[in-house]
Amino acid sequence: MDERRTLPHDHGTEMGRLAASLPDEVTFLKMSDTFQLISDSTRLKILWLLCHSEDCVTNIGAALEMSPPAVSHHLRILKQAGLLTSRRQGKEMHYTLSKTGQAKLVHRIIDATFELNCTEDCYHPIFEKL
Amino acid sequence: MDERRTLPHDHGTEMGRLAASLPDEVTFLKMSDTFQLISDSTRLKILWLLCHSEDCVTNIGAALEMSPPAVSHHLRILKQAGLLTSRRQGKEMHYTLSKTGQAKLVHRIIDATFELNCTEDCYHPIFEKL
DNA sequence: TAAACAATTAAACGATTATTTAATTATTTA
DNA sequence: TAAATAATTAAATAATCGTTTAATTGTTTA
Repeated sequence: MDERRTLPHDHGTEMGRLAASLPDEVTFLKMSDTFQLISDSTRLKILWLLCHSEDCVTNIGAALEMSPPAVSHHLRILKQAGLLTSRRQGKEMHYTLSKTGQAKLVHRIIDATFELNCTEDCYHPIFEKL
Repeated sequence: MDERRTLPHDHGTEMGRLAASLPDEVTFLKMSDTFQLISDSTRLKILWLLCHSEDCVTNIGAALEMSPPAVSHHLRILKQAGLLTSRRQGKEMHYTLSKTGQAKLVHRIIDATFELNCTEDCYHPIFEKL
């Protein structure tokens, strides 16, 4: 049996075949949720820092010139998503990147994205590095 | 002269050096804006389809079981961002992926992300493919 | 135990966003 | 030219989101 649902128009494209083999809803939601985590510039900065270091909320806030509640808010989002882990060190809470596959994916994307400093046309050279 | 601004706490991490070499605001905004485009599951589906085909709004809507205005809304966002191009074909408007570096970056990320069907642990194998 | 420091939580606010319904514009064809 | 098809736009709604201020919790130290 042919899974293909015929589309309203036939333009001789691959669209019909593609539509029939579209990944399921849950997969798209998982992936878009992951991308949503790095769609905020503050979170991207936090991840850029924590991909290569571990530190406390105060230092992260100082590095980004942001208030403790604002930093804490994003750390919470990233931790709840499984991208960060935290450990208490005295009065401080130290955060760093998780070691999960999802975290590694994000790490890799960030590394590839920022390897060049993205001044002029910030996208093409980045793409080459991916 | 040392660009490093001393952080409130010293935990012997790389954080101080990282903070001093943080890419500028505009770079982070450009990149987070790009990720924002693929942070919505509907747009991710549209891009998944248009990375490998070109077709009209009606067919895209049929493939995703979405209303024409909803599809049009997202096509407009993606086109305005430079990720899609369109050409009129009679009554229809055909969309496909742009050939810019930014579009290629997104294409590459999507390809790498969806190469495996992401059932069990959908992240690790994807990462390997990047 | 009291004070100081670190971090989180709660409430409030403004801003953005995705979808729906209805109306409108553009193009083709009968 | 009138009707039909395709796509966009507009207005409205509901939902989400990021930041701020203020209050609270947790930990250490004087």
